[in-house]
Amino acid sequence: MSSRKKDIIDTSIALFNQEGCLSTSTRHIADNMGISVGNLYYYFKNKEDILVQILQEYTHSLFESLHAFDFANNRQFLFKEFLLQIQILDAKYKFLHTEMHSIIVTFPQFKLSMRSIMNDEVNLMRKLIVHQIEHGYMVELEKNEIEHLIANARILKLSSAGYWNIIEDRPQVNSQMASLSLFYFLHPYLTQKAYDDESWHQLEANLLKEVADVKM
Amino acid sequence: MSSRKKDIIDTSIALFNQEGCLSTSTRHIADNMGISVGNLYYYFKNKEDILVQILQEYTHSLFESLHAFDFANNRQFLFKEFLLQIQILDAKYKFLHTEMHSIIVTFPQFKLSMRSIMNDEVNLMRKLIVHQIEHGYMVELEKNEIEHLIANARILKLSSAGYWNIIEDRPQVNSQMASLSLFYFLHPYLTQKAYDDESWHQLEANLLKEVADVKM
Amino acid sequence: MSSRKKDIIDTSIALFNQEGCLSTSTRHIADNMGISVGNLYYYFKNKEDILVQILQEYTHSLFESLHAFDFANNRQFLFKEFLLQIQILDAKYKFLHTEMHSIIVTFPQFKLSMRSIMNDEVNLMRKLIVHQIEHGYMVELEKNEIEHLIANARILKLSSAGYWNIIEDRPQVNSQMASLSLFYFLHPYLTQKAYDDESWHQLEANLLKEVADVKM
Amino acid sequence: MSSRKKDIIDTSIALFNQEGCLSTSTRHIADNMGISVGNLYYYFKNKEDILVQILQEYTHSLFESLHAFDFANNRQFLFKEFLLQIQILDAKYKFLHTEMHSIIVTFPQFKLSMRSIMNDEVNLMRKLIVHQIEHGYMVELEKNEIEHLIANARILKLSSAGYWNIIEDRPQVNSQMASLSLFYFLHPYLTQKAYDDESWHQLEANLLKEVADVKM
DNA sequence: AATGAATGAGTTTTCATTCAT
DNA sequence: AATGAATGAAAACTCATTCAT
Repeated sequence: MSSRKKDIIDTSIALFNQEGCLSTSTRHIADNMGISVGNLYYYFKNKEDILVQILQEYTHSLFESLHAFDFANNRQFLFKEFLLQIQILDAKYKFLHTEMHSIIVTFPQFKLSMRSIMNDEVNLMRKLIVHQIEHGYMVELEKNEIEHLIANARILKLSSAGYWNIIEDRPQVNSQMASLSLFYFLHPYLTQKAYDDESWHQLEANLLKEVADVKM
Repeated sequence: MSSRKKDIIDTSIALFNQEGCLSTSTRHIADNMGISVGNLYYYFKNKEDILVQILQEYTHSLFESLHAFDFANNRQFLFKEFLLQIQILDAKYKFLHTEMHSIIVTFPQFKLSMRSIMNDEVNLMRKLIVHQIEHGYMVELEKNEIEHLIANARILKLSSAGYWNIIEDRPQVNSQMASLSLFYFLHPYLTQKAYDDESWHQLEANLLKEVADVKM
Repeated sequence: MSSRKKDIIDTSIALFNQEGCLSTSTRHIADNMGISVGNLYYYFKNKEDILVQILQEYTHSLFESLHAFDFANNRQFLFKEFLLQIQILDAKYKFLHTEMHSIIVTFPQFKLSMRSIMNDEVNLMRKLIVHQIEHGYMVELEKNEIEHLIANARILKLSSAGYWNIIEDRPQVNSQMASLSLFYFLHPYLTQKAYDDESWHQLEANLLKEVADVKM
Repeated sequence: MSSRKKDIIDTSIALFNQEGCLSTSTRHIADNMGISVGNLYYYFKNKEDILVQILQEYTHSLFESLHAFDFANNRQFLFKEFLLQIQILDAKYKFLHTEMHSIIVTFPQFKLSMRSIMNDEVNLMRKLIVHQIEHGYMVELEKNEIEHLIANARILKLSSAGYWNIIEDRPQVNSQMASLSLFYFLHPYLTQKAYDDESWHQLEANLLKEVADVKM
């Protein structure tokens, strides 16, 4: 990908997160980069095209970072790493989640892309959960329960930040609050073996400390 | 409220749910009702005004139905009722949740109304949870845990339907799936006394049956 | 005239002066009076009709107050009285002068009414000037000079207030400044006999005192 | 400035003068030029922007032509030149004066620009008057009298044309009548030395002749 | 590759006026 | 006399997209 094209994507992501995807005009993006609108349309055939390619980038990053887990040869407690990886991505592509429904209505093509990506994510999460159950880090769950656990986990990871931002305007705290919410959500599904793993306690301690620091 | 005004609100809700709030123009609403745009603006001073009044209606319905619980004189297991009530409302005002972030960026006044309503909702949910713990239907929880439980419950009740709609296009099932998700989410926090309450099993049975029926 | 009709005219004048004639909608007038728009249109066939009737009222007041002068049997210095009378009227119907051109373009019928009234005014002023020259209060002037003196006097009396309002936002002072401007404008045309008349000095003294009072 | 932008300004001035600034819509301007409204908004961010830039152009022209006077090294009778320069400009930007008050109510930003320009103009006129008194072309005047002379001169130069246009529909004559009004207004303030200057008589003769020519 | 002028269809909003009651 | 709901035409403004250069 040409660096100009990459720049457009990065600027778009930044502006979409700040001011909303639907409220950000193509002219606004171009102005922000100091290039012409025409040039933007040289690289992308329309605004939806930018969105679709952002989505592709998101997917790519997601699976790149998660494939590293190598479930087959790994017997470890993987949740901490998993949560961390995901949190970074979701923060970067925030608007994809918070504005998803508005975007879908406006750009019909986008829905299909989104759906296929979400199915991949679900499969990956299922694999992780099954793996963690097998190795005794999570409690036994029925098939049904697993599916809804995945659904809930996915929703929470996407929407928590948005929720806390409406409750109160504290960007720094809210990001941590969102992580803590997810953390507490998983609690009941973990076994004693998971609690004994030091990485889990580390994560909790860090999150609580950060929230406390900012609140002071 | 005049019936014309009520009609405008109802039509707006329907169109906002179907085609998105931001994609639905005031002209679209008026055309759909067979009235002139000018007439619409006779009842509402602008589009945001429609939204704010929808929000008020939503709040009113929410608290009307929930105040019936009468926590002080009630020792019963209330979750089933609570979930049912909420589910109906959230289905009707779906767009308020799925498009919330896009709406907030476009209509700044709306954010303030939304925030105040959410705080009221949070307080009510806290009251319910504390009540259910006191009467032995929920497990003991620390203050921190309660706050995040509320956050997670609220997010899930708002976003579940949206999630399932992206996974698959089955409007009828998805509404039930969303309820099931919330149902499973609450599982770990309930005591044996709650499970023993027949209303809980009824709810689960109904939901599973409905999903199964449609899926066939 | 019915009192309701009179009320509409009075309210319109007040609002037109405060917020501009073109910026004041018929609904705004009706709301301000607590009556319905329909009722307003019962008394006036359209907005222009209100304007034309305001103009008639203005003319009526103007000639009512000026006919009292009785030029034929009066040998006195009349300028002071004349200026005072006119100043009161022009303050009340301010918008008629400051917005005249915009109104004329928007309401073509209005221009004709305005023209005929202005001709009447010009005739009256000519009569006054000729009278004052005859009785030695004003210097001798050629026909041409009289016509332009009238023109200038009329323009200044109409536009002075507007000028001072743009220079600085001091409503109370500006009204006096406008009168002073007119006062100084007339200076060179007055004879010693006029200066000797005490009413003239009184007027100057009053105006200067009022300006000084407010400025402190 | 791009020629398209200049065209928009020129067309706007022409239409504003002919049909009134408030009665001329942006679409009307665009149609008149054979361009799209969107294109107009490419050059100006809104209608007020057009107005403000017209005002800037007016100011620029005004001071460009008046700075040529070079008061410091000039001992001449400057009124004739001054009046001529100003007359040309005021004719071109007529609507700025005749519709000023309506415009100010509608475009609040415009008032501030207008005020600052008027203050500059007043300063320039004060300089001119003081200069002419010093060199014996005008009679001695007190500070107060000078300020009101400026006010009156400014008002008359702006509003005379409007006045005569209401009295009678003779565009060509009216422009001259307006100049004559101003001419006669200044009469009493000029010294014999000024009258002896041939340029003054020339001006009067020309104006009278032009009026007479057209009237025949 | 890049520009930036231009378009057209759309949006929200305003308002004088009408009219059934 | 009076209401107030309803209209239609117009206003200002936006924006994704195109295209000659």
